[in-house]
Parts: sequence; C-alpha cells; structure tokens
Amino acid sequence: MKKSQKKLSASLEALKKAEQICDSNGLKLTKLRKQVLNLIWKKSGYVKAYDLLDELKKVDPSAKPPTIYRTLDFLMENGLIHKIQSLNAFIGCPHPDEHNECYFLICDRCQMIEECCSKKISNVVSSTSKNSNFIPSKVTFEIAGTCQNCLN
Amino acid sequence: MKKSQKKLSASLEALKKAEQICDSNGLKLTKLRKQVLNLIWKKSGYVKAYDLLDELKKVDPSAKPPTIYRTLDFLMENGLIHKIQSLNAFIGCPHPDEHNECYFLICDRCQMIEECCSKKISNVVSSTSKNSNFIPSKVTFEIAGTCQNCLN
DNA sequence: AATATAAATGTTATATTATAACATATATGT
DNA sequence: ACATATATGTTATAATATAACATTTATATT
Repeated sequence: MKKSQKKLSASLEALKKAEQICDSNGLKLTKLRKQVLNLIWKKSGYVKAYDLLDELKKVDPSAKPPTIYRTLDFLMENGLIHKIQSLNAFIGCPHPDEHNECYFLICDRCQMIEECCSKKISNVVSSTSKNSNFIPSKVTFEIAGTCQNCLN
Repeated sequence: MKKSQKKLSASLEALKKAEQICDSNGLKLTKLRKQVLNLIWKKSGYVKAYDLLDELKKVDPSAKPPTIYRTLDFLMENGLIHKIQSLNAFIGCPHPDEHNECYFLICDRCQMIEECCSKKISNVVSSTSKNSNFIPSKVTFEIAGTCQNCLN
C-alpha cells in the first residue's frame, strides 16, 4: 500500500470516527469542521494554525484567524485533535473514541509525532498527584527527541 | 516566618545557587541576568515574559522584548528557570543544581506551580521511549488542576 | 409554517508571544 | 594593545491568539 493511500485511509477513518462521535453526542460536524479536520489529517505530521488557515483559504478565501481557532477549539474540546503545547501545533487524534492519558513522541528531525497511551502514565499522574493533594484535570506530556526512522 | 520573608529567602537562595552554577561552569551571571532572575523569584507563581519586561522597565526603561527573551533563554539553557509550555510562562527552578526529569503541578485557580521530581517519571519516559525506539531529549510534563490550598 | 432561540460563522480589530537582523558595548585571551 | 568572542542595545516585524460584535443557519416551540 502506498503512503498516499495510507494517509487517505487514515483521514477517512478519522472522519468516520468523528462523525460517529458527533452523532452520538449531539454535536454538529459542520462542513467547515470537516474541512479543517481533513486538512489536519492530510498533513503527515503536525500542523500550525496559520498554515491550516492558508490551506483553508484555498477553498474558502474568506477564512480568517477566528475561523481556524474556533474550529480548532471545537475539535480539541471533543477530543478529535490535540494541541502540542511545546510546538504551538495541532495533530489529529487517532483514537478519539477512547479517552486515555496520552503522551506524544515528537521527532525534532522529521515532523512526525507518535501519540501513545499507557496505563503507566495515568498511574504516575494519579499517584504523584495524590502525593501533593492535587486534583489533576489536564495533562500535557510531550517528549521531544529523535524517532526510529531518523536514527538510521 | 512571614510569607514575604519566605519569598525573600527563596529568591536569595536561588540567586546564590545561580552564582555557584555559573561560576563553576564559566558562565556569566551578569547584572541583567541577575535582575531578571530576581524578578522571576519575586513573583509567587509563574511569570509572563511581557509582565517581566514591564517590571524590568521600571529599573531599566530601555529594556525591550529581546532583552527579556535573550535573558530567559540564557536562564533556561542553564536550568535556572523553566518554561511552562501550556501557559507560555516562566518559573524559577528551585533545584538548578540537580538535573532530574521533573513535572509541574499547575493550579488553575491560584497561579501556584509546584515543581516535582520523581524517579517514576524518568522511568516511564525511558521505558516508553524504548518501546518506540525513540531517543528522548526534552520532556514536557505539566499537570493542570486544583491545588491543595484552593480545594479548601 | 411562523416565530423564538440557540449555535455557528463572518468580520474587524487588536492583543499576546516571540524572533530576525544589525549596531554597539563589554569582557577575555593573546 | 589588539583581536576575538560574548553580551547588550535597537529597530522592525513575524507568529500566535482572542475580544467584540454582526450575520447567518439550525433547532425547537407554538
């Protein structure tokens, strides 16, 4: 299977899941939101908001910063994408139907980001939070470095 | 001991450590760098770059964004402060002499941030990285939520 | 269907965060 | 004393993000 096909199916898969999630939660996956989610999935790695805006402008010249940021907010609120805080960038979530504590492996050389889930993370978060009598609500866990591919 | 005294001593302590570290590493803790580090420690929680700039301007009216950002870069590179990625904010490091994998407990209600170190974190990072054949270089681990004080 | 209400999008303006590029000053080594 | 490196000063602008208000579209109710 070619890479373009792989990307295509990941994108379609993501759209399908997004539709399911929105359907079952009474959320509206509007044309704009679909377009933006699609643009995010078209990129192989992460996307910056203004790059996304430029892409969107190609099909909707009236798009402006709030167009993108509002849509990104919606997609984030509903777990369909994530913000990578250390890069001010965004990436599609491959498993929006599960809500685990996740972390990101971010390659400094290529723009690939691997999203991983691990019980270990949630365990560390809850145990360390308990130690400090802290009630956690949002976890940001990003590991930058060099990925497998780029090591060769 | 009053809170202001506690803050003062933490600030003095931090300055002392910074001087030691710079001394033993051939780094120059210049007047500007000291001033900025001091301003960071004066605040009880985290600081934003432009707030810091406003403070600095009070004693050095010619200060400009690069003044602050360059100084913050120096302080970060040498482990004297940390950037909180999820807030675009900065905070002094209470133990710049040790270099552990740390995480931050960030209270949404007050502006307090607790920096914690835990072997568990480094273990999770190294084990999960190994699973993905990933060589980690920089870890961002921030947990937002509600702190002990604000729960009452 | 007509109307009220809520949700989404459009639009203008501006706030916030950060860096590039080049000039000058200060410290350091020879 | 001079060359070199490091730090700071300065101007300009890039990159990221949101506030505030207008308009449109969807939804619920009568």
